[in-house]
Amino acid sequence: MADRNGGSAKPIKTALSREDGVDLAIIELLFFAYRDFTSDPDKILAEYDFGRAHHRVLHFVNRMPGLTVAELLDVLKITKQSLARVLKQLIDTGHIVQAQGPNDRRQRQLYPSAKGRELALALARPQSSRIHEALKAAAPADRTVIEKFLRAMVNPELRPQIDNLPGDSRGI
Amino acid sequence: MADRNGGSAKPIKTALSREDGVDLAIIELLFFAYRDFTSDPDKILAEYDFGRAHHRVLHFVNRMPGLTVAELLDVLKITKQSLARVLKQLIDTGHIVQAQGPNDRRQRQLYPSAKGRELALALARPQSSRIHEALKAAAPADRTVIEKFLRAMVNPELRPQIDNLPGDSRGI
DNA sequence: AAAATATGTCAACATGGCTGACATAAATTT
DNA sequence: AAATTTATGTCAGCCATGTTGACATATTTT
Repeated sequence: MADRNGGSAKPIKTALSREDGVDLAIIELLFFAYRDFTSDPDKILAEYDFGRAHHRVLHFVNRMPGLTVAELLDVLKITKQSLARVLKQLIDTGHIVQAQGPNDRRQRQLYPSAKGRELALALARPQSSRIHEALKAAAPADRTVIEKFLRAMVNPELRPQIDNLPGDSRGI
Repeated sequence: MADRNGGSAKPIKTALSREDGVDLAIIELLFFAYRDFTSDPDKILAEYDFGRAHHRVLHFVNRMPGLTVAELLDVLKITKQSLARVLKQLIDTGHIVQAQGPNDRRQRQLYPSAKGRELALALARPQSSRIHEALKAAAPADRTVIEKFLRAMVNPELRPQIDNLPGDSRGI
């Protein structure tokens, strides 16, 4: 009678499906899509003994050259101790260079070197190709739909941060 | 003259932008969207001392009740040693139950218990709500566009696996 | 002069991947 | 019937990347 946890509870044989009022289709598509999306740069990174954490740092330093350590932490939402490990390696290998803040000399501004810019591009290219392939079947207007959806999936308070990244039409 | 790595290379001050022929907009949107998308269940999982790995296992056992260990490994693309750790905990806590394979008695078929089904639903609900919110501004036809795009982002050889999941219109 | 801020660093810990090696039971092949 | 292959489990150790807490230094602000 006692429903002990160790005891074997009754197995449910019916599959969880959309009747349960949950958007399983898009939940799973996001999982599989993101997994494969990140697998492209992972292969390149392995050659450099870098990981996904290095990729993120390198990417945003390339996108916002001169950003401070505090600003980078705010974008990545990780602790400074986590950042320190990978940032040090990127600096030691000459992919990122530091400069003292012009107004506040406590700050460290981060810039990519030519080498760092090249690697960031090499990492972005296969991801971009995958996106380009995925959009081939889509109408031109569909891109807007997809961008709007993905932006709406982000926590509202973080959307301005995305909009302020340079170079594409979102921020304009 | 020597361009030693330790030496400070010249900083690049211009931002990487779409002129570089790379789809930075969608690359970044996927990063931010996925990060926030996974943060919803993470909060619930922490109460159970579970992590994202438990979530994935629990999800697919609920979606494909009776699947074998080998089939689960093929969906998740992890090693059996990685799976073993989290699967054992889910069995010990009574979220998943095992049954001997009916034809091949070496196999272990995995089923959710009522408890496991409830937790899977509780984890899916906030993700589903986020998706629902994000689709509010979209036209009904836009859902198809988004699903097609995400499906096309998945490696081609894995798409049949997604299509064969039960309960939604993709597989039909 | 004192307090707050930006950054760096040391130490310890958790999660969730990985590889390699080996054990068992059951099915398949010879 | 014996040998081999297969499905699963398990032990041990390694690595990457996140965490918390504590403390040091330089610089700016009050």
